Amino acid sequence: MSTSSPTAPLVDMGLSVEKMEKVAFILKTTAHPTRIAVVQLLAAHDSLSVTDISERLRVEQSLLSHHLSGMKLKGILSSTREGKNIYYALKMREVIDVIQCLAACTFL
Amino acid sequence: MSTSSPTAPLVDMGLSVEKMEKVAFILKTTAHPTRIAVVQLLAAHDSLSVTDISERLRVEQSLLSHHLSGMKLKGILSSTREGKNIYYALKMREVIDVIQCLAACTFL
DNA sequence: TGTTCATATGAAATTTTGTTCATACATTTG
DNA sequence: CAAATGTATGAACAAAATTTCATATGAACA
Repeated sequence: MSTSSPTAPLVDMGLSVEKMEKVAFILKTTAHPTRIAVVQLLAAHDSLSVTDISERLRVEQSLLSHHLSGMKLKGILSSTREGKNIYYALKMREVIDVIQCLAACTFL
Repeated sequence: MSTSSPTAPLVDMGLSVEKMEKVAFILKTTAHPTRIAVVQLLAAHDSLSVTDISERLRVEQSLLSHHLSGMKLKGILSSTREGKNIYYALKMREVIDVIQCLAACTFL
């Protein structure tokens, strides 16, 4: 009947609660078609400017910028300025594998 | 949702836009600490009742039920009734790998 | 049948995300 | 310096996703 308890031993599995939160955090940061496309693009290109990405993906500048800075903030991408341009690159390459894992699913 | 654009050649990468949407869909369905914990639990236990999960994870019945039925709806879990209980099991086992991918990251 | 246990469901209240739009900032170039 | 180009930012708004709460449903059992 009682569902909650004040303090508790919690789960015992491989992943700690903290780690699960972090994993969830990364997954959430990736879980969006545009952002997946960005990862795919940067998996193949090493580094691209915002305009490059914007054109290839046909996503409006400002919106893309929001996506990119979010991903950067969360450690998935990195960026460096080069003149007028800012180049983004994949920092956390593990997300490629994550996407590959699922992309390989036959039923998708 | 969706990346607005009238008609367009779009990206050329391995993943089609459609597939990216599906991958995003699964990622979003997984991207939550409680749901990750559920996957972990079911990765180790084959099949558990709602009460089992609820107690181990210390998540309130109704809330958990919402999570579980969502995951079932999206094809990640399956469920079967057995008397009063309903047992959930991991259907799309690929999500285990996805989580493992990230959990392995040292920097997390 | 009436009660209890296990689980689902749905509506409302929140919280979080995603999008748009206007505008600011930095760098190069004339 | 002014104009142009590339990118960021922030506020307002829209659309989801999450949580809570009250209640329903189904199975077992006295």
